[in-house]
Amino acid sequence: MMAHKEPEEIKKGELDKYTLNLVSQTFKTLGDPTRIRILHLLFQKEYSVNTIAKVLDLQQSTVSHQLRLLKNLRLVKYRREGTTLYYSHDDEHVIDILKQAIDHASHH
Amino acid sequence: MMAHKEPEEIKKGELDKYTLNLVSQTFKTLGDPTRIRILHLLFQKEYSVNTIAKVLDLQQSTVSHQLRLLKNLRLVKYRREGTTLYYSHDDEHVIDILKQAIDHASHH
DNA sequence: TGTATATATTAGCATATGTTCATATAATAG
DNA sequence: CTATTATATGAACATATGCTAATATATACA
Repeated sequence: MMAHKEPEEIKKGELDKYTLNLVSQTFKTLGDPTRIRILHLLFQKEYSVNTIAKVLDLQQSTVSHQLRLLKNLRLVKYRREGTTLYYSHDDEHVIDILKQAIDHASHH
Repeated sequence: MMAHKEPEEIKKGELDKYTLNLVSQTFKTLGDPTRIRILHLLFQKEYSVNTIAKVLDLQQSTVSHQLRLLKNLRLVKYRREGTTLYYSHDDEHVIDILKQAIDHASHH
């Protein structure tokens, strides 16, 4: 339950900094409608940047910016084919958590 | 998987607005270190506002503000005893998701 | 080389967010 | 009532965030 315990200052049962940062950053990244829509689109299969933009009615720049955030957190990866980059999800666990949340929220 | 489908404009497999808002708002709320620390503290049992502030080394005002956010999203509830309010978590599913994320993140 | 297409990047702006300080409210004891 | 304790609230501030417009980069191809 608690790993990476450098002998720093860890209070009774408190989360260590590393875990706290990673968890909050991950949730913060999931806490935006645009990024959720992108990840939701990538549930089934990979999509190019332009296709994502068209399907979700977003600007190419917007999609690119958000994909960079998602890529920094290793939530998506990409594959190149010519000038086209095909993005797909890259963290089964986070995707699973997102699916749970969507499922929970959509049941009213 | 998709409920509350008012016959509005729902594209192929896209999330409806209600679900999208609820999910993103929930994740956004979980995306802050202070709120995670508070919720993590409430994993086991209820705590008063002042106790939370002392244990987590936060100002009373900060804790109160964040608890209000959490309460608005029904993530916590409280019980009054005199002038003291004892807060506890109020959404098993979200707590479970938070636990999963912490567990996943702490395993390095 | 030059052109076309796909994507990335930078800067700017408006809005959102989290904390602090000061103050207000609520409940209890005397 | 007054005083005390616990909590909530409002304003102000600094910082973070997300989008857009413009531009840059990269790959492919003639």
